[in-house]
Amino acid sequence: MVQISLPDGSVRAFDAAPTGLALAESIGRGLAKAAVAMRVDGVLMDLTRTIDTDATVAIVTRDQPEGLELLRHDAAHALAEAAKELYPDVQVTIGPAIDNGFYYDFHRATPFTPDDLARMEERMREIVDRDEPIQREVWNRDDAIAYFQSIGEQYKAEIISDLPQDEVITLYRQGDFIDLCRGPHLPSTGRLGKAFKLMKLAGAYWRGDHRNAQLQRVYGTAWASDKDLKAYLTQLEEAEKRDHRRLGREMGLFHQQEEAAGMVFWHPKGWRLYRRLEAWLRERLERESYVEVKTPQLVDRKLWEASGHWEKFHDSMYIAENEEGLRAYVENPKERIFALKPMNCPCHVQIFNQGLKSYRDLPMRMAEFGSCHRFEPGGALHGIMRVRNFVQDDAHIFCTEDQIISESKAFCALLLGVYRDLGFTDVFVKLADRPAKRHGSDAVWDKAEQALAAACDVSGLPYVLNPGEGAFYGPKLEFTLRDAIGREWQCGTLQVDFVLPERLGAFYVGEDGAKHHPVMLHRAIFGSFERFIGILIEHYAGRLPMWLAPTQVAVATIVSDADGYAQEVATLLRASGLQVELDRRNEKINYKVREHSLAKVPVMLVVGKREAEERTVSIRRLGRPDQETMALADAIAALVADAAAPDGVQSPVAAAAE
RNA sequence: GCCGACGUAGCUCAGGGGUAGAGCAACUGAUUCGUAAUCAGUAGGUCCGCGGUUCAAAUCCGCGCGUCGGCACCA
Repeated sequence: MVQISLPDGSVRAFDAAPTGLALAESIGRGLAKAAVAMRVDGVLMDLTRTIDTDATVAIVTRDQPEGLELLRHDAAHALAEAAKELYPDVQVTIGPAIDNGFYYDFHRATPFTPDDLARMEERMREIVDRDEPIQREVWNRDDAIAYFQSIGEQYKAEIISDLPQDEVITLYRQGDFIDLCRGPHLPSTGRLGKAFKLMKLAGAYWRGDHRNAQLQRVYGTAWASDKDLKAYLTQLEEAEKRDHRRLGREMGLFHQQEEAAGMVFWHPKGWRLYRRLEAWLRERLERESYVEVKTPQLVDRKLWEASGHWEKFHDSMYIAENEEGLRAYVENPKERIFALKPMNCPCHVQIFNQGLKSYRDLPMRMAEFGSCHRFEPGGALHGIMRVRNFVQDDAHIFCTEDQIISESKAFCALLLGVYRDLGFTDVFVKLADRPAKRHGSDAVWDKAEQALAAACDVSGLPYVLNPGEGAFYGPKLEFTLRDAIGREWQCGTLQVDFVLPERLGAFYVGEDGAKHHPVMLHRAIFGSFERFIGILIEHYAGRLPMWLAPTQVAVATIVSDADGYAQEVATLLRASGLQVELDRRNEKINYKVREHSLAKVPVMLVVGKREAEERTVSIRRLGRPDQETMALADAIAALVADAAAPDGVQSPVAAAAE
């Protein structure tokens, strides 16, 4: 007799140990149909296994998150089976479930083509129709290795060899295909359903290491139902519509071209957006007692050697000299050569080092909107998000060890306020702590890590540990925000640095009259302006908040009789500080409304004969079908108020009140 | 950097060894119209670059550059 407790608290008794399938059947047909696996006393298992002892069991269904994950994993297996059937020369490697789907990495001498993708997907559907039972088998380790070697599956044999000695080796068999897998799996391939689609081909390195063989990765998406699949594909189309490269062109913000790969040509409208954002952030920094500096683009290699960057990154640094100097450098690499700065910190230390600093000067918060060049590998470039020339909203806080906590707290507050004002409220943090190879004593690391953790706590920021991922010079916080369609972007950073000040000879005179090295906090909120603006564009799908919109108001006439008045309206708006486009073209109002809507102009003022006579305007806001007619003076006042940048002033006051 | 795909008018794309195509945009003209496309006409090209095959190359082949999707990288 086996007693099984269910999640609703009820208990069912069975004479003989039932399988998960039988249990599900006994509860209900609908549940049995949707079942993909079960949890027995918390352990995920195949439905085909029997429940031998009294236990608490929950049936996992295909629409639950973990059920969906299993489904995707099964889709990967079906893909592998299809690939093996169609192309006997492939070797299978790994095929996990991922967000929205799955992939499988294959080894094969000849590359797959898009046609192969279609064939494999077709074969997967046949495998589902065959409804092959999926059977779990426990194998002896050496037998398993020998077996996979015998069928030419070297990668599988290697995976098993590397599994811990005490690991139970399970293989899953479906049709003629047998694969190493931890499981669990569906009872049969028919349960997978057909809500999947193979999406793309890509290269991927074996075990993620570029020194290893390159495999062919096939990506697919898989869902519990056709409806979900369709919704996902629609969502992809929507994401494509907010692609910053597309919107950048459509809205006339910037362009990029071959002659300056990885760099940005900002057009007037894009540059206006950039400048507004910069000016706004600058004001925020000044309020927090940052001082702004500007440092050289070209700096002698000596400085980069001293900072340690040359040794580690000289491959991706641009060097510069005149022709004669370059020739001399090529002949003798010891010749003097300049490099375009890949970052600002060494230069900031140079400024700090001018004149004697006292502990009374600390903390010193030195900011720079520093233009940096890095020779990023060609395959890494991506619109304006990953470029070779970018501007960091960089700052370095020179402080004492005792000031790390308060400075970190203040920075978190500043960062959160900036994000919030830009429409990002969903922020989380990773705390990357000490790596194996590091500088500085454990006591100092303790202090720094604690300071960063404390800063998160006080700021109400949840953080997850990113163990061992800190820089060799200190721990760091990595700030990640979630955009309107749920994508995550790591933007901000706060890094504690015990090393650079020492390497570059920075010191201050302490209360004790002795010289001490300051701690440097490297911090950024946007990370890079280029990338952050890309994120903003995609977050808002181009419909930027009014204060950032490159064109804030379009004044459009209905008839040419209103031209004079429209001109006057535009002039008054401009005098009030708004960015205005005047559209007096001989076009129908429908046409103009459509055009300015597509251009994502937040406000349209439509003026016809009536408005001109009454000195009013008809206001139409982007994305809304209705209009409102208002006296001109009232409208201007309202629009000016709408266009005000968030000033964040209320936040410290509110914080003080709390 | 690696794997794969792609590069034709301002944009989106068709064509695939023998005279370069469409829609939208642009320009010209007509139309003066009330909130997401008025009509007609005109003009527009180093088919990414270089080399090769061929009587003939946008088309086939090679190399390069760039873009896209991944992978690796990201101080």
